[in-house]
Amino acid sequence: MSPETLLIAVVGPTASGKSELGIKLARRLKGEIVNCDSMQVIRGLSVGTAKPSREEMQTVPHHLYEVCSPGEFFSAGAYMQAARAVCATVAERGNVPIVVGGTGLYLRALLEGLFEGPGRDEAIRKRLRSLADRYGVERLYRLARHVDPKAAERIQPRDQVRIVRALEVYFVSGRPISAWQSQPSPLKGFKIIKIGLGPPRAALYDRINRRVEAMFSGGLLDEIRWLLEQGHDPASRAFTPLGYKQGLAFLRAQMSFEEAISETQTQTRRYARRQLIWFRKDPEVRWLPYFGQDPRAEEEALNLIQEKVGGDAV
RNA sequence: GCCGGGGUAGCUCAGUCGGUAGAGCAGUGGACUGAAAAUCCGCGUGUCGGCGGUUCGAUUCCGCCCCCCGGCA
Repeated sequence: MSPETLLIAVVGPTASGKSELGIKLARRLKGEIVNCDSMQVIRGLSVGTAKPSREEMQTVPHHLYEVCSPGEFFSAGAYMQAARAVCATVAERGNVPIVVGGTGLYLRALLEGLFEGPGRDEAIRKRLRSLADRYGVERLYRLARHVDPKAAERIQPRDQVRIVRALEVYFVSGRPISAWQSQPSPLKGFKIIKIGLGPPRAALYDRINRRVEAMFSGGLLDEIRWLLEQGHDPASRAFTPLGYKQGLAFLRAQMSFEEAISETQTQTRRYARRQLIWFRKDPEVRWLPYFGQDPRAEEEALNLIQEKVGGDAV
């Protein structure tokens, strides 16, 4: 492979048309799509996670969709490994990896790397969780503050996810998480361009609302029934993507169809907002104020790419 | 038409024994290093339905009017 292969990342909030733009770019640039969405990695959950359709996946190669089963734990670390491997093989083929997805942490893990400390440890998490259940999150936070005051300072006292992680690192490695952090290993060998899709907020929300409705009448409920048949617990990770819990509540007559839809719409809008907040902070993202379906998105993205590579690749 | 109940933040409502008002939701800003579609934190001025009256002062009391929801016709 050439010293610096191009790598394109298409980011943005949910429903902004990242997948569509990714495919268009892939066709123009001999690209292959690399998923960067923490929910689209899950096998069988397609409607509810807005996975690209089978037809779309056939037009250009798609990687890292359907790689873990519902209920199984995936992680930023697992993603980093898998995605780096895929990007390398795509580049070896002489093609351009086009990383598409809205999971900011995964993109960071892929491009910037994670600190080299220990990964997830189920046994320790289980113990920490039971501690939290018995004595409350506050108790865990006090423990974290005791073993690692520096890290605790940057964690909200009720933020159980981060408290558990900090304690996990400490108990597994014997070193506080604050001693590990800021030692990432960035991805090397790629010339990276990040393209962000940022259509007007009102239009985006409108589209989210319509997409959720379409999911509820377009197969989401079947996927939920399938999950139940497979024996997945409603409290498990399989029901994490937005809409699955709400759809289940409807199937169990705990919520009306309209309520289930409107709650999912609300949650999805908030999710989109959080994604925007995350990506906005990244100064490398070049923003386009369109949906990915808009022809101008493709056109201007190609311009940005050309600018980046110096005009010889497009 | 009559009798009740109600009109206060985008929505649902609380409240002010007269000193221009506050919750939840929505929205919005932010944090984020192996759960990330997760998890957590911050942000509340609006002719208090309209017009008059009483009062130093009215969203609050009084009168009239308008609108909504029940019930009776």
